Amino acid sequence: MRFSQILIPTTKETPNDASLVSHIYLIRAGFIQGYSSGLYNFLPLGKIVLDKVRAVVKDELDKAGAMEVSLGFVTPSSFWKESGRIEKYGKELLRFEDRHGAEFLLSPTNEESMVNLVKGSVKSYKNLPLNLYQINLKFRDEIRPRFGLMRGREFLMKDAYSFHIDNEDMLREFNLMEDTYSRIFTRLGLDFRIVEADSGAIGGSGSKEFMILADSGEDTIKVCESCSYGANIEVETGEVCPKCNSKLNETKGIEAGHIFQLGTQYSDALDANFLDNNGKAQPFVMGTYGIGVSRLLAGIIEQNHDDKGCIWTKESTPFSVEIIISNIKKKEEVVEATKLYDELKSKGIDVLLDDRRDRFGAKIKDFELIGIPTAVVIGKKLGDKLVEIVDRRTLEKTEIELDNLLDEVLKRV
RNA sequence: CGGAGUGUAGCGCAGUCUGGUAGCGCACCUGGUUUGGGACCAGGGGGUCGAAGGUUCGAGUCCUUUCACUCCGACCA
Repeated sequence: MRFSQILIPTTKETPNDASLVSHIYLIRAGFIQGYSSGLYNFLPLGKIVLDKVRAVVKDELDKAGAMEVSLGFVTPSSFWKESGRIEKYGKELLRFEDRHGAEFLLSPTNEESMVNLVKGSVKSYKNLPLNLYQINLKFRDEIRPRFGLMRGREFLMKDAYSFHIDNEDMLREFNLMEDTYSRIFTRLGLDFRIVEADSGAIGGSGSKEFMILADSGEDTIKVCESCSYGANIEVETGEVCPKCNSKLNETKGIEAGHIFQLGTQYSDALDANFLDNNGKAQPFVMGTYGIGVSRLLAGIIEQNHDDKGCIWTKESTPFSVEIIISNIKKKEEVVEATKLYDELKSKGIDVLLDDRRDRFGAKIKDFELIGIPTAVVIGKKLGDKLVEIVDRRTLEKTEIELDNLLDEVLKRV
């Protein structure tokens, strides 16, 4: 895409209400725009990144055999009365009435809705196991929204629910989801730990959290210095690893994923049964698995930034390459940049062409702020058939002969 | 919800104590000169100061009420 045609309102000023680096940079680089407490608009760049992250999540879940559905955002309160959670969730639920006085709420999570969906369509053990997920908006009327996308009131979440004939099969799926989540977080370039956790308001027996390691994290976790064991501080009170007896160190993490072994609490409460191979009614044994997709964006930036701006990882970046035309009035620069732009696009590479009338300084600053991994600068040495490639993470500049340019760029994306 | 603070142009701020009818930087528009690290010169547009009420000849400034937002704490993907 051409920079001149996208809305990317970058700014030099730090917004006064942002303190967290991810919050500051996502706003300054024109990814998001806040408009009320805990509510954000995604601008074009933000929407592209959101879609990229979402695509990785979807790809891995689909590969694991889960199926995407889409449940309504607006849920009848009766679902929540039946499960008994309407009391437990309390004021975090945003409730309202329709014109007839019927009560509804905006879903903060969808166990009830999903159980109702399955209850109405699955009657036999022959249809099990089943893992259904969706990636859509959730609303939680947080006591205190803060930190930009980290703790918004409206946020994008992937929530999956699995249904099984027994506990053993649910455990198999739980482990599969743990592996799947690990692949997702790894693909997104995140440094994370899986920790034993408390199940909180969702309920259930065993649960594990996926923690993005970051000093700004709101959770304190204990991680083993020699094996992969980790636990939330609420769960682990010891000083040594229960797995290998090594020392446990405290560190901060951002909870970006949480998987639960639910058992039958929702199927019991909502009277959701299937017929087993003896023709006998049994409650579904369930698991539930969440990923904070919009929170992941914040987490990626918390882990990948410097004092100049964002540094997107390969699978999260809005564009793989940015081409900077140093001086838009130099026709040869425009011609050469456009040629490369077309070639890369024809190879299916996401490329951003900075064709604005600004000077070089403004363009390179925006490149650093936005954080696309690689830039090609078509500039003053073009007469000598030389252009420059800039690596965003190291800020290293490499001069490249024009003839080798395409190969060199392809090597980097 | 408890504590602290802030609302003045799109953004960042000054002006409020010591009332006299709104200012700076960035951004934006026009013209010109520039073009490798957020250019320069000239000209220009935009706000009645969160809202409501009150005091006063006169309120951004004083008083009352109210709303919103932010930060710290308990809660969460």
